[in-house]
Amino acid sequence: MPVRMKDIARDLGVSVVTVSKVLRNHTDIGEETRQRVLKRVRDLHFQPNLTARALVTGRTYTVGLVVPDLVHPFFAEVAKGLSSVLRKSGYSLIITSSEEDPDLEAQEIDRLLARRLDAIIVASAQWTVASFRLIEEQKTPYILVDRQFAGLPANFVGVDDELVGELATDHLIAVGCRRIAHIRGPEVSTALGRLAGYRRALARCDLRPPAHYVPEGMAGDDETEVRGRAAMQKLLQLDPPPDGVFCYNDPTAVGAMSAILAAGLRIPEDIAVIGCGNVHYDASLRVPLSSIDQRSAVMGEQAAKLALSLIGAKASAKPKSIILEPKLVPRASTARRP
Amino acid sequence: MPVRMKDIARDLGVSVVTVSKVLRNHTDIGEETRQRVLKRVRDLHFQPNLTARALVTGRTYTVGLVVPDLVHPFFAEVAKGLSSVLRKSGYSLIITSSEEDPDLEAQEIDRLLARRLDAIIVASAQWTVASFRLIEEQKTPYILVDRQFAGLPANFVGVDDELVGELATDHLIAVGCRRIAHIRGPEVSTALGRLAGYRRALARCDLRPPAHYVPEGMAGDDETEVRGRAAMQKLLQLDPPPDGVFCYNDPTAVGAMSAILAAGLRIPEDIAVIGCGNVHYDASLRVPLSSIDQRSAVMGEQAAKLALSLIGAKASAKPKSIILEPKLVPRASTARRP
DNA sequence: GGGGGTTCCTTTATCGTTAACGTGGTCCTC
DNA sequence: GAGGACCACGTTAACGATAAAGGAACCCCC
Repeated sequence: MPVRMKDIARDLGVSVVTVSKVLRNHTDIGEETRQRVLKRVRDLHFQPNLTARALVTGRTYTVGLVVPDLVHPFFAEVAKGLSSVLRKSGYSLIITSSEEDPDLEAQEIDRLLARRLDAIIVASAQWTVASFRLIEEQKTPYILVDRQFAGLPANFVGVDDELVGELATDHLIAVGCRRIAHIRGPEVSTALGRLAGYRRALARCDLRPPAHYVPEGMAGDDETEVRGRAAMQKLLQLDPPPDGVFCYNDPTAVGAMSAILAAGLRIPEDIAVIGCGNVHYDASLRVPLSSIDQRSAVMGEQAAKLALSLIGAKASAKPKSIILEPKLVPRASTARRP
Repeated sequence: MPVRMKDIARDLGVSVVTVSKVLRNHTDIGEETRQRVLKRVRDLHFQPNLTARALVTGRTYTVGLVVPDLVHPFFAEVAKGLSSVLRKSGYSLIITSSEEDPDLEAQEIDRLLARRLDAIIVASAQWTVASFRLIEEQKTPYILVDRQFAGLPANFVGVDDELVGELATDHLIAVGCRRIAHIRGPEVSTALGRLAGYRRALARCDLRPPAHYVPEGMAGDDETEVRGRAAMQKLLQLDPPPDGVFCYNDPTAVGAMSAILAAGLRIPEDIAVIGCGNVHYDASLRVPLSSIDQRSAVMGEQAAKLALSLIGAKASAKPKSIILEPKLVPRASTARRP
């Protein structure tokens, strides 16, 4: 049984409140009493029961994070950034994975709400905003990261995804590609934004690829690498095949590259490939992968800071959007053609 | 303000306890009352305040996980396995990273204890067992994963690390290597076990490599990839250089491979490389990396199951060890020499 | 018709902590 | 020496739920 304030109070012949005040650095406690309490606290290694404290203060000092996939390095890095900032303010982080399943995500959000967390941070895999209405009802501050929703005025931290698409596509153009395909992601804001950026970059240069250069129907529940491989195989059968591919994210690009190499083609000589995410193993791949850096760690840190400020604030002020600038990281997979 | 049982009770003209009992499926509530309560609960989307419940029941339905590095795919997969099992039993997971820093880890464990979690799972980066004595004092069940401590009888889930070392080394021998080096990890049980396995396998075959085939002093705070590269550079200067290297883990192996390739040597023709972890991108690397699978997801799942059983149990029974069997996954980096 | 069971709900106490307010001292001041 | 301003603490009542025990109403049965 852990020690309670009551025990310390009894031992020292003071009231529980005195102990409580010492622990919270109230100034209206005499120095001698303070020291006696602190000594006892140290000796017994006492720690106040945070669940009890949470009940009366309404603050749990806990933030929730919902990601589609814990193992995806991008989300892992976001989590790391979040965690490192929150830790310094005494917060803990509950992390749950939705496994890219909207229903599961809604369920997990419900559970987090029941825990009365101080804030919830979501990289959503949902189609609807129902869950977020629920969060709003409870008046729990929440922040979307990475993916946002049109028409949902919410706090958001992410990159400019259209710019991601443009940067990647412009880069492919710059290294000499002319038949540029795009392996797109699911129907979420990030994928749609990158697709839009891809189209805009092409339009600006008057490169109009045939529609099937963006293969559809690749959603499914497969892992992204598998999807990337399948989509690339489709692209390889086209005539003419593309000479450059911008992939929705790095796992997809890894899949695409394996399809290209398996077909006996060379990267980047036959087909250049660029992804997005700049995950840390990109440089060690069979062909080091060019990518667009999404600033994952910064994203986590910014989200944490925003969360802390929201927790402090009284009213729900106007939602804030923090848009980070993506950065091109060229590697061998798009090395300029000879 | 979220709805409370009190509100529902008032609306329906019953007592709070009645509502509470309905929600916990007690049988001594009439069907009609039950339905009225349930309807109201649904309509208001009521969820009991888990912090309040935790205070009185002493159960938080929360488990803590401390890992040295969230971004390391191995720990991410362990976390995923844990999370998926715990979710089904209504538990949430607080994940914290120690950043491989023993002091930080001790501090994080303290914080988790203050939260009165139902169980704590630790992949420890510590040198001493002081933190674990503290956990024991609070009578919180805890489980070590991956890394254990000699002389600390604790619940443990991990692989047989000596066997890891043997499997890897035997494999290198089997593909024809004779001068086998080992890039070791820090002074933790996993690294020591793998080193011991390496030595045992060599001894069995009467291959006695010179001492400097296991470079020392590579600890430091660098990232594992950097360490792997540095260690490999040292090995390459030896005369004769090794023709096979067993690396403590996959990130280390990635670093080692980059050093080998940078030196203009071929993998596996000049030097074969094997790692440990079998992280999911191994197959996509410059040279697909042979590895020893550590069963990371299974490790997480088993740890979760063990945790659940410990939470249910009254007394602290004898600590249980679950040792998983590692598995060789050969790839190109050790493809048999021509 | 009284003892004994059910059935269904209420009352009361409690969990460990904090917030709001109260209360004796002491010292100063006019 | 009455009034006020501190100081250093204590009392009491929450917070939102659960546990344990208590009772009212009804039925059954000899």
